[in-house]
Amino acid sequence: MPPTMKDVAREAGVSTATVSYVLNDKPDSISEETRARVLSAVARLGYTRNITAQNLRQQRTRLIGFAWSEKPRDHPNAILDNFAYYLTRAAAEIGLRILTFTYPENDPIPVYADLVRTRRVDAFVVADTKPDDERIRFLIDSGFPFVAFGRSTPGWAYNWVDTDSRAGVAAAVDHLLALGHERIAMIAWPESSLSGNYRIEGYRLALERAGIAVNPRHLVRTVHSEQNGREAFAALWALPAHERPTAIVAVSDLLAIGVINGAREHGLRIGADLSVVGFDDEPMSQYVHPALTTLAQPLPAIADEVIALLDRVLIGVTDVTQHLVAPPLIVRASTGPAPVTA
Amino acid sequence: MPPTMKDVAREAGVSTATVSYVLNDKPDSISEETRARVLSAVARLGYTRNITAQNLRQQRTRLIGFAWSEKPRDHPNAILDNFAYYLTRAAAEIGLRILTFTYPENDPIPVYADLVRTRRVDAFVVADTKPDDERIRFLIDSGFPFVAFGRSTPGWAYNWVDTDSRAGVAAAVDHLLALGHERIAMIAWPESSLSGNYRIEGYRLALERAGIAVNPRHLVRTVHSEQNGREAFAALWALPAHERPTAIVAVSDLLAIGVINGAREHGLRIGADLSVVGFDDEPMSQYVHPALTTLAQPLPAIADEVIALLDRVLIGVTDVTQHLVAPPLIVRASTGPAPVTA
DNA sequence: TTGTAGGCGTTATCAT
DNA sequence: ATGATAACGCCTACAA
Repeated sequence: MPPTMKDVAREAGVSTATVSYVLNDKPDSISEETRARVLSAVARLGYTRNITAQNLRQQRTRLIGFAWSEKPRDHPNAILDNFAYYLTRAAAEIGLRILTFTYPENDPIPVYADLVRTRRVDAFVVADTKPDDERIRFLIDSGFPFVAFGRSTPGWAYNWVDTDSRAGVAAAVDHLLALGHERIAMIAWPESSLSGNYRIEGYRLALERAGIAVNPRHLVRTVHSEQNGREAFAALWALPAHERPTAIVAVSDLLAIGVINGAREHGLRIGADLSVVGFDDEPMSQYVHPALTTLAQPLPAIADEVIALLDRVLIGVTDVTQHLVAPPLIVRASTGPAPVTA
Repeated sequence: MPPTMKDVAREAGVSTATVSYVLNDKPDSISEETRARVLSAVARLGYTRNITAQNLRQQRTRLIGFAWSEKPRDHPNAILDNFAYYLTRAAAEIGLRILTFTYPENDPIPVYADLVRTRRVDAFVVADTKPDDERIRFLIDSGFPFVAFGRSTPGWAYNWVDTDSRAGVAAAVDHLLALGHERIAMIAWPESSLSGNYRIEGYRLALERAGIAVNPRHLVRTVHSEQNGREAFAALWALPAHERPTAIVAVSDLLAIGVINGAREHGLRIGADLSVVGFDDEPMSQYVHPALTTLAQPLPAIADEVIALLDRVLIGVTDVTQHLVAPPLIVRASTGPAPVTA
């Protein structure tokens, strides 16, 4: 129904090959006059190439697969959702589109494999990575192009871009040290979480740099939830007075808000009696009370980097690039000078 | 490189037509024996059909376009992002994939038109609709298939599913009435916002049903932002004592949180001195203090409905369906009994 | 500089 | 019940 190249060729009185050459800007081969005739025919007919035909011919789709895990969405987790937006926007800049899909948390491979076998996409952007990530292993093994947002097992050779959690948390701790805090605690995830561990590294690093020994009781590991943030706070607050932290860094805004909510129940003034830092900069974190100091995920930058790498990969470049982007520290009201020791 | 139908045909000793018949389950035409031979050849070669070729042949893509506006993402607006997830999941159930893209707020048509002309997608799901929405008009005019999440100009004949804001707000007001509140204020968006107006309708409806006259000073219109929520609260609180509201319903969680933050500065206890209701159930709203009573966007249900309609549209059904889904009221700590009049 | 023609991998029509 | 074969719309040797 819509015009095809054949229609344009007839209209312009040339062959379809000529039309194709004009449309693809084949270097010095078409006379100015012919080119003009073709272009005017294209305009007259309102012709646009059928991308499916182009794709079949060129053996590609210009589509990049991006997936969400099907885990329950009861926690705020704006990061991945936001990333999808930035990724979509960045991809468009180089003529790529994002095809979204979802996968079961415990069995991700079939849907990835299907997309590969049917040649539905040219490549993937893998996010929400974990150590020993099956998807990454599968893609490496099958030699299918992809770039990841996030690290997996250290040593695996694949292209990734990730938030520099270590540097981020170190900056947060430096900020607290500068405010005079000395008893700084950290609430992290279980040991199986790679990014949680990188964040702990940043914590240790900054303290060591300042010549402060890490108090093992100041490091609490717990599962991601607001309730667990409250409980972690309670545990820290139950320490003997001389060990009680004056500041707490959490690996996520959600845990930080749990801490704040727990501290409120104890009558503490956040930003004065206790300083709290989160991680992620969830959209609402600027509006909670008090506004949360946190490390912002640099999503637009990461999306741009991922797409840049993808572009190279699709061209056929094979050397591996791994890159960290530092999250900016957003200082708000939840951190303040260390309280004067009683 | 990967096996084609021709390879399978050779392997099974049949024609490509036969392979195609088997794969497409053509009714009673293939002998059991041939079918088995073909299937075993398919398995042996690990063959999967090339979807691009299939698409070219069948003149379709099995792709649905879904877009975000490129407006700045400084507010929490989890709704659209979340919807993208649920839509993706629902689409997969009927073999459709979502292709995402972004469009400039003030000039959306070119990117939609391009996707149409290149036959990149079979249909669109249009979200974030507004009155007199250009995109909807364009799609109606061009006869291109789509379903919308959200209403536009009343009277336009197209398929949509939307949150029943009117019923939602009415339920919120009923909840407040049952708690003994009589001076209930509403903070809404400017008149240009259709959904804001539907929410006001629900507000009026519930009050009228209860025989309470609407005090015009209890209806404040303002632009979506936390700061404006604070200011709207301040304006309401500046009313003479006998007109001061004991409860405020906001058109969004963001405005509601602004109200809460404003009220805190005035020393009010939310849920006691003042009850507050939001709308959307942003992911963080359950964790702010006090936890926010709000109306939850029924996104999974809407996504399912949208996909169901889309399925009909793609089959060629032309009658228009328009459907509202009621948002459940989530009662939390920000609403409580009306304060005893001093 | 331009045209001819083959092929990308399917599906569908028409024979047999 | 199965097989030839012609599209689907485009790109690209190769020829002219």
